[in-house]
Amino acid sequence: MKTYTISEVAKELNLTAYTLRYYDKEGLMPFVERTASGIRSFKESDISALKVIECLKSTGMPIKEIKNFIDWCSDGDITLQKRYDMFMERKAIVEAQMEELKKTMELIEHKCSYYKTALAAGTEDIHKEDKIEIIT
Amino acid sequence: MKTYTISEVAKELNLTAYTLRYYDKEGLMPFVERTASGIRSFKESDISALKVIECLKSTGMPIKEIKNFIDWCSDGDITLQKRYDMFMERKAIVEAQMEELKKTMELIEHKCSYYKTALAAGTEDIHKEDKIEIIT
DNA sequence: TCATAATCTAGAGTTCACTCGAAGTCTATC
DNA sequence: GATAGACTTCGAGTGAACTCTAGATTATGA
Repeated sequence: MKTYTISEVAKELNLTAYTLRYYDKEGLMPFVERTASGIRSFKESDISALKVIECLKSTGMPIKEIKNFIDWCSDGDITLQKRYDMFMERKAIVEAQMEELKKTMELIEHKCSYYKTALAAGTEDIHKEDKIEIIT
Repeated sequence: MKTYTISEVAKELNLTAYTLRYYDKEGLMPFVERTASGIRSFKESDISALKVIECLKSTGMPIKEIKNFIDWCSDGDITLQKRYDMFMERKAIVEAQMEELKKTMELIEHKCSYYKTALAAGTEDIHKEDKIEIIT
């Protein structure tokens, strides 16, 4: 079975080896095995697990909470409900983030057209009369 | 014209007064006026500007870059192009974030259904044979 | 009027997530 | 067997964005 070194994994996941060692130190990678001489040896399944960790991180979950999840995984079937609940909660969070991002996008697009008009007019003053103009 | 105190604005924007003072210290609020005794007095337009700042912040823009934008605003029409370019760039960034979030959502939804199945079976082992099962 | 609450500044402290340096060990190649 | 380069740990350092404290001043309500 093919295994990977820390820098190979780092490259694959667009992280640094420093970051992976930091994750390990924080307890996010208890599953990664070592060679007889102590060097980390990553399996494909470890890389998949790290992708899940990256996914959780991208939802804004702090590392300590991700560690809880990893611990639950080690605890086996007894924690299945907790893990399910956690992902359902994350789902709701991501849905909220999508809503937020949509609002952000609306404001940004508004600003884009605001500045486009201003640029065409050569001055921002074109928007100063927004409230009294009848035809814009 | 109605004005607001720092804590009223903080409440409205879901920030703390500390945070607003920090933004001020970092140069994000040069437009906010003071009373004769030095107390900040926020206008409606200041709150709108702060909402734009919050919007930029939510796209991941660091405070120092937001400050650049605020400085450009003070510099007037000469910086219109810069400001337009900046918002267009932000738009591309938000589009990328939306894509990312969609991928995140997919993985999370996959995990939700994974754990739902596992819960129904009472064990995660139900997924161990994923690759050899013909009918799932 | 006077107590309480809110404001101010300056600067120190906190948290998070890395990021790096030092010093040593392992491994692949010549 | 030597050397270069990647790996190890431990612990310190960094940067961003707050967050709070202290001490002074100002505003508000009974």
